[in-house]
Amino acid sequence: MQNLDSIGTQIRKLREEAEMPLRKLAALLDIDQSTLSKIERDERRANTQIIEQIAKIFKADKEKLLVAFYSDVVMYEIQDESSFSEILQVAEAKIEYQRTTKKKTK
Amino acid sequence: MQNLDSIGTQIRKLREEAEMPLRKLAALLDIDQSTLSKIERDERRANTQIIEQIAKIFKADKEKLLVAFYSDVVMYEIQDESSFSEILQVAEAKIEYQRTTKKKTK
DNA sequence: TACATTTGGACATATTTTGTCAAGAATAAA
DNA sequence: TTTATTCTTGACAAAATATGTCCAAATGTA
Repeated sequence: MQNLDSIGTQIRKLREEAEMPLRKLAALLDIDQSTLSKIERDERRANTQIIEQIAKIFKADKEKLLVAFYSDVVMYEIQDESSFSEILQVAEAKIEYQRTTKKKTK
Repeated sequence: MQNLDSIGTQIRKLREEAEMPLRKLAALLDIDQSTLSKIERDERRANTQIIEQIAKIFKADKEKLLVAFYSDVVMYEIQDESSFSEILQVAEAKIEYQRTTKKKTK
């Protein structure tokens, strides 16, 4: 089953399992410890660069972390919409369509 | 079947079906005509306020337009991710979970 | 040509995000 | 308790994005 923990919670769990202080992980990531604290509590957005580094540091599955990250992003965008389920369906269809027609990124 | 046209394309179609010049619709929406031109070509984001007004002006289904709008937003966020399908699944599960536990918006 | 409509680009302003700091709160150790 | 360590909070400026506006260029139509 998929992990429904937020990206922040997942980062915190990885860090605590490794018994690494927040301050030290922040230093490895080259960000302020207050920023990392906020990321772990989902008060600030992480970004893909940070996630990639974290995957390396803790030898975690990068793809799974990215799924957690982006699903959070999507969730925040549409959580208050009653038609959220249809929105996701249509988004998926649009992306699939895009791929079959091989649109280039301008 | 769902309408996979972008929100911009849908707005343009509604306007053209009503044979209303862009300039006039822009005036009704109280935005610059160049802004509307960009929205119709998906060069600028629409917003929910504009969409609600358009639904009223053309007596269109507001919910369907919102689905088009938000699915575009979601698509742009994750279109380059190989795991897009899983991301959407997880996002849906997160939103559903949130609703069963009735989290309040702070 | 003349006229109406749409598009493109430049620019200023506004809003949002990000980075940084320092002090306060919480936790653990002595 | 006192001290040390860790984490959180809030304030602030700087950077990055988004938005609003103007107007000339392009396109289309009579």
